[in-house]
Amino acid sequence: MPTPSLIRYALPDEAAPHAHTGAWVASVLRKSIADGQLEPGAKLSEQQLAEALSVSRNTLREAFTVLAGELIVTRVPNRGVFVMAPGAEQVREIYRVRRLLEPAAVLWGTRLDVAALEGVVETAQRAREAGDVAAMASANQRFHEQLIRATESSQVERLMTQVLAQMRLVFHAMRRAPDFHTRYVDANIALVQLLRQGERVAAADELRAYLDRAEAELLGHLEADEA
Amino acid sequence: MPTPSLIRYALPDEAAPHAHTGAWVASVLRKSIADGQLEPGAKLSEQQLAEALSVSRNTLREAFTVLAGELIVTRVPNRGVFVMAPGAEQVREIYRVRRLLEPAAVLWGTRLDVAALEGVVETAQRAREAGDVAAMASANQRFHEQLIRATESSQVERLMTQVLAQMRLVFHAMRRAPDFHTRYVDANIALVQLLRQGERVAAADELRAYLDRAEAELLGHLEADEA
DNA sequence: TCGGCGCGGATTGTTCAACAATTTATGGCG
DNA sequence: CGCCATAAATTGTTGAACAATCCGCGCCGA
Repeated sequence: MPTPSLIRYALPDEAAPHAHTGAWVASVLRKSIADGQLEPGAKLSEQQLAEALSVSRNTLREAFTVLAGELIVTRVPNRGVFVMAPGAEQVREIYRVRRLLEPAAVLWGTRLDVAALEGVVETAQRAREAGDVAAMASANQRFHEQLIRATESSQVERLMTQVLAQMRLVFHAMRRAPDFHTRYVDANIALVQLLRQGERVAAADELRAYLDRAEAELLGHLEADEA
Repeated sequence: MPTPSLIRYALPDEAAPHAHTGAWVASVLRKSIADGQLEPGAKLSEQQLAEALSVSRNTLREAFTVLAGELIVTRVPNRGVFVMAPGAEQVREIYRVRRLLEPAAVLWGTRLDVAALEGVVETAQRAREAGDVAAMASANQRFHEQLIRATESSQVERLMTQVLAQMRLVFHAMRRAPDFHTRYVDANIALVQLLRQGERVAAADELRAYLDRAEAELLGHLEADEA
């Protein structure tokens, strides 16, 4: 029988038995989805995946439960689990979360690391000069993660991580994805500028406007894409 | 063999087979923990619980995975799962989340339902007059849930629900729990007053101060309790 | 008496195989 | 060409089995 193709990851050769293989499977799937190897809407067959990953169906199901909790995957009763295919409504939901969390972190964060933000922004600038879109996307994500880190709350960080994973799905779902990241490098620079001066209120307001623009632009392209 | 005692819930008599029993088990455990029938630190034995709930160990494990994701339960590898026993650090974590989410909802919430808040506050007042502490605790929780509802974000609401569940664990963990809720009724009334006047900034500031006080008080009692 | 030491029982982690319930595909029939 | 019944495939759940790990308990030596 031919290999189920989709995933050809390192099998648990020297895998520690009797350690959380469920979590391991979840992380493998998470990465496969983030990298776009599993497209939005794709069905995750229990038999195929269990065989491809060399785990039992039961263990695979445990991983599914985790990913469903992160909204990376959708569970349809008696039909199976599918990679989340975000629509306009989910984009709005994502930005509702971001518009709440990020400005709040900027306003009230107790450990706002401006130096780290500057480092990320510089990386993004170099990536833009080199024309490396993937690196810019990555830097942009790290930028917003860094903002949230100011809250020092693991639960808030976890939510933000999940939301950013959903964002990646949105990008993957767009057929002909234009380059969103290029034009947001300058916005991030402006934000860092304000934060360096301690202008938290202005930074929070700017960030909210920034997120509004990004949402509108994304929604525009998404609706044009669906038609 | 005698019933494993701890839980004597409605067994799935007419339970719909082939529907999410894992989720059902999770909800039963969630309620048992919230009601205090399962004390913080208690061990959840797989055999006992599986038998008590008439589900297989595999299904029970799925429920455990869900509850662990909600931080209601702690999983210790090869040792079992235990009802979360919150310490001082977790209390601080809870308030880091609340101090971020709630003021942000007040400041930027798009559907702030002042009328609903007034209703909740009135219920709390009547409960206070009647000396019904449980009703006051419940009303207080509904008050803060209602605040978060202004965000219109299901993911933010879910996080807040989880954090409030953790709060209940904190109360259960305190041996001789003094009545925290009584003195916060007036604070909620003051908040509603501000919100009715549209004073969002003042309300957010007041709310942050309120949460700081509550955290400090809780931490004080917790540390006195541990000694 | 007391502090390791090791052994056996209990519990968790994981797999396998089976069956019920449900969805999906198939194919014929009007 | 559409529609319904039947078969095949897939999911939901269970029970049992086995490996790995932890826990308690008695033994031994100092």
